[in-house]
Amino acid sequence: VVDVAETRPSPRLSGPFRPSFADGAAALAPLLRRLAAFAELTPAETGHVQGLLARRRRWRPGAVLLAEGAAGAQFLLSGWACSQRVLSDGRRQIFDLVLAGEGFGWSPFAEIPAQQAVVALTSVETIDAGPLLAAAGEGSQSGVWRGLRALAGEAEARRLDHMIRLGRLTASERVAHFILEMQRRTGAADARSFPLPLTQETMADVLGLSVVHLNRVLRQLRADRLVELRRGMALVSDARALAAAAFLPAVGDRAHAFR
Amino acid sequence: VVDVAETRPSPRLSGPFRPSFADGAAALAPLLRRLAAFAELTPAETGHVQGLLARRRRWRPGAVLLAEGAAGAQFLLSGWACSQRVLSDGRRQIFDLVLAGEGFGWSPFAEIPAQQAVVALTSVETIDAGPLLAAAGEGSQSGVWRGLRALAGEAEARRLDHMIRLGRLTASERVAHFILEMQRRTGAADARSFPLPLTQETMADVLGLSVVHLNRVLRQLRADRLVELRRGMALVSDARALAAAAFLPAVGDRAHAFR
DNA sequence: CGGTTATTTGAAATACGTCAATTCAAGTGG
DNA sequence: CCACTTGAATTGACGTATTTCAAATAACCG
Repeated sequence: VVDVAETRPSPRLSGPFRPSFADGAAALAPLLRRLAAFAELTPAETGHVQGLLARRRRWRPGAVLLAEGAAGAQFLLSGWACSQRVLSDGRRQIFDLVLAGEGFGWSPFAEIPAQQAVVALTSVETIDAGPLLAAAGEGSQSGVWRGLRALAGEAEARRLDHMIRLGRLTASERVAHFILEMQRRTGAADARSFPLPLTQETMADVLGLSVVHLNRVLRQLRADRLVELRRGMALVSDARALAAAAFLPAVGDRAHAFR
Repeated sequence: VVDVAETRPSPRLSGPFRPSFADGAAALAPLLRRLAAFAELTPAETGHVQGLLARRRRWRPGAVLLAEGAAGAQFLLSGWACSQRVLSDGRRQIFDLVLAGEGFGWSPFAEIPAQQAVVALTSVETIDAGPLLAAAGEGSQSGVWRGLRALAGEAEARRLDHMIRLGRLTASERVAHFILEMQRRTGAADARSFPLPLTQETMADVLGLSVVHLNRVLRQLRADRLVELRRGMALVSDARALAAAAFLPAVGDRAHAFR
């Protein structure tokens, strides 16, 4: 398998999104923020993370950060990536997106490497997470470990939502639901606009739709003044209506759960 | 929320499947087999598992074994269950099936309880896995722990397959793919027939299809002499053709993964 | 500016869902 | 053993959501 990342011209990604490639410690900010969201990190732990900077790598859009079946824990310092699988006839399903500060290639179940490739959607920077995991592995109550488990738990929860979307939501519900999920994930829960540097083809492969149909759904949402995607940014005009369109209220354990 | 399990008449499940409610140690056989598949268990560990028998419970079809958002690790000793979520308008998506010997309500990410309910599809027996997890928790290299991690890893892999099915496979591909997965899981990889005590409504909710359409797909598969579902049993007539219909060859990391 | 990749639109085909009824299989109580 | 009941499976007719194919336009890049 040839690494297309190095030879291909970088796909155009509409919008103002340009990874900043911040220098030094600043590049770690997203990662540290996420790790510390669940448990305070000790100075020693923070130091450990900073030690990873030596292993920083840059990749162009389309680069395969992790081949399917391969192991190798990494963190995404900047940019956007996705985990996916491609069928032999070209159909592609994207399982999840990877945002700056999140990890991949790591699973609490080391026994079985995940059958999913991780691919860069924009220019990205990664660092090897191996040393950190090794160091944190001893005390499984360490702050780093708790942060990682929490991140993995969030990913797990997202996967369930994703299955609902793919299996039981209509196209427009899927789109609305996905945009709201991205709004939350980018930390723009209250902002009217946030970065979403994905091509429609990528979004279609997330949502299990054809590009053409996705485009029509987006047009409709725009016409209804719910949300607008332009040049890599999402503009949420009517968050309440968008949530309604997403059929958000997933109700648990109802009495007629089984019938 | 009322526990419908105790009041409802048990739904009829076509087919010869009747959980046997084996007595004593025999009931643990499926569980022990799965745990030991990845790492030999010490006599002490086996003893621990046998100690769980005291906490055995029986449930009728439809019983909610685990409410959405609740925690509480359990093993399924016999019968079939599923993890699912139900939307407020009644749409249901089944995330995974739970077979005898498998666990649920447990996750390596204790931080976040999974937003999925677990519901009995047949009469089932469960045992509380809490004591075992507590005991095994100390040495994370213990055989029990490795077995559990492997089971969780398998579930993880199934979820990815499931997302592919829901997002990118056609209805008949989904059905064929699902039946083959069940053939493997029931340990009947080579057998022409194996138990599959699911109503078409359940299967439809697994595969994200309507019951009516699922029924038509099954008719077609039967007409093509690929597979037949009758009275809770699946009869695979042509495994090779069925695999072809399932579009099984999921190819990893292809060069055009991104374009 | 030319070349390339994304987005957008239209028209036609198809896959899938809904509604409504019928048949079938398996208890259950007399 | 037999109506009777109930849930599941099956079928037909029809509507709609979504895909496919093909082409045009628009955005971006060097």
